[in-house]
Amino acid sequence: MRVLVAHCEIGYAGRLETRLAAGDRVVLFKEDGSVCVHALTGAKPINYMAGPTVIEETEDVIRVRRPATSETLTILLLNVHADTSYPLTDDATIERQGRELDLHALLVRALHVIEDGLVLVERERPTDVGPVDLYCRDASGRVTLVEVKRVRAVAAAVEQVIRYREQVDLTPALAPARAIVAAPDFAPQARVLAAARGVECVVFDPETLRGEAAPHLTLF
Amino acid sequence: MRVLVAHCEIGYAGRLETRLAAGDRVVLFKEDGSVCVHALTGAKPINYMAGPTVIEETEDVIRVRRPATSETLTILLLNVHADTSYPLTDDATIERQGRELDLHALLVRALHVIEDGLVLVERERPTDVGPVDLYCRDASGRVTLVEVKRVRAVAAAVEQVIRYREQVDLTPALAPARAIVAAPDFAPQARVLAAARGVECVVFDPETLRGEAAPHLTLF
DNA sequence: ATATACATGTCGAGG
DNA sequence: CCTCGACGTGTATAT
Repeated sequence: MRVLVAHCEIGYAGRLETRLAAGDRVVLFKEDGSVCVHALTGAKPINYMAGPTVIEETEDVIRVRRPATSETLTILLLNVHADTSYPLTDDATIERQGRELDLHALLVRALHVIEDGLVLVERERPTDVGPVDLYCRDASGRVTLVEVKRVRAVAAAVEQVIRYREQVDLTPALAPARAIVAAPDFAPQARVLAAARGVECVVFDPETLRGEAAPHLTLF
Repeated sequence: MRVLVAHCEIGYAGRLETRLAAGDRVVLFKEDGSVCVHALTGAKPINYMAGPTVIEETEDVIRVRRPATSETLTILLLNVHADTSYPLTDDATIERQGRELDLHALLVRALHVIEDGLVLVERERPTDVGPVDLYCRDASGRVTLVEVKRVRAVAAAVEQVIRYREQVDLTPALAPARAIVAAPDFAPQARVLAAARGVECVVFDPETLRGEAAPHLTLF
C-alpha cells in the first residue's frame, strides 16, 4: 500500500470524463492495482479506479490504465508532501448483519405485525416482472402480496408491488389480489400513490419487530 | 487530514452492523468530520462515516459518532504503523462530462435519432411527480414525453415515464400523451413492461450520437 | 428540511 | 455469464 499526499491535478477518462484542477489530495495505490483519490471532504473517493491496472510513472505524472475497460486516470504532480509505501497484511473479511433478507426472516416470524390471520405461502416468489417478497393469503384466503422495505418506502416501491399484483391478477383464479407495502416509514407521494391504486401501507418498527420475532429472547 | 496506518479491528453500528477482525488498514480522518477505512484491496472504503462526527480517542480506541443518525464506528488499535496529520488546502471542484444531462444536450441536437419530426418543447419540464427529461411534440402535434437513460434502462425507468404520462394525461387538452424511453440498451423486464403499458423503447448509440449532434466536427 | 433522481454507482444472488 | 434488485447506498438539485 502506497500513500501519496500531494498537490496535484487529476484527470479521468472512461465511462465519463472528469477533470479536477490543482489542489491537495491523498492518493492510495493498493497491491491489487486499485487506486483511489481522496479530496479533503466527503466519505467517498473523488476519483478511483478498480484493479487490475498498469501504472506508468515519471517525475511529475502518474498515469493509471485499466486495460479491461480502456479507462485512464492521470495524476499531474505539482508538489509531493509525502509518499510512503507500507508492507501491510490483512486476512480478515467483513461481517454484516441486519440486511433486508434478515428483515424478511423476522417479518415471516411475526406476520401478525402486518395483519392478523396472514399466512405465508412463499418468500421471494418469482413472477414475470420480478420476485414478490412475501406471497401470502389473508384470513379470508385472498392472495396478498407484501413488498418489504428496510428503509422509507418511496413511490417506486408502491409501483413495484402494483406490477406484481397486475401479474397475479392475470390468473383469474387468484384475482383480485391484495397488495401491501410494509416499511418503517413512507414518503408522502408513496402514500398518495398507494391510496390511488388501492395498495395498503403498513408501518412497522424494526426494533419492535426484533422483539416480536424472538419473544423468548426478551423475557430475561 | 489525518492519515492513520494501523493494525486494528473495526466495528460499525448504525443502519446495520459490521465487524472486521484484526488486520492492517489505512484510515483517513478529514476536516469535515468524515472518516473512511481502506482495506488492502478494493477501490472503495470498506467502512466509512459521513461528517459531521464527534471523535473520542484513547490510547488504543478511536470511537467516531455521528449524532445525526446515532451511528458509531469503533477502531480498536493494536499496532500503529504511522499516524500523520497534514495541513492541506483544495479549492477545486470536479468537472464531469458525459452525465445524463450532457446526453440530453446531445439528443436535443439530434432528435431525429429518436424519431423524425419530433420537436422539443422543454427540457427537464417539471411535473408534480418529477421532471420530464424531454417534453416534445411529435410530427402530428401530440405531446411526447421522452425519458433518457445513459446506461441500460430497467423497469423503473419505464415506470418513471408512465408516471409522467399519467400526470400529463390529467390535462384533457394534452391527452393522450405518448411516452418514450431512450437508452443504449434495455433490460428484458423493461421491454415487457413498456410493451404492456404502451411505452415505446428507442435504442441509440451514444458514440453515433456524438457524431450526429456535431456533424461538422467529423468532416475533417 | 424534504423529496426526487443520478451514479464511473458497486455488490451479490440466482438462473 | 447475464439479469436483477439491494445498498450503511452517496450526492446533487429543486421545492
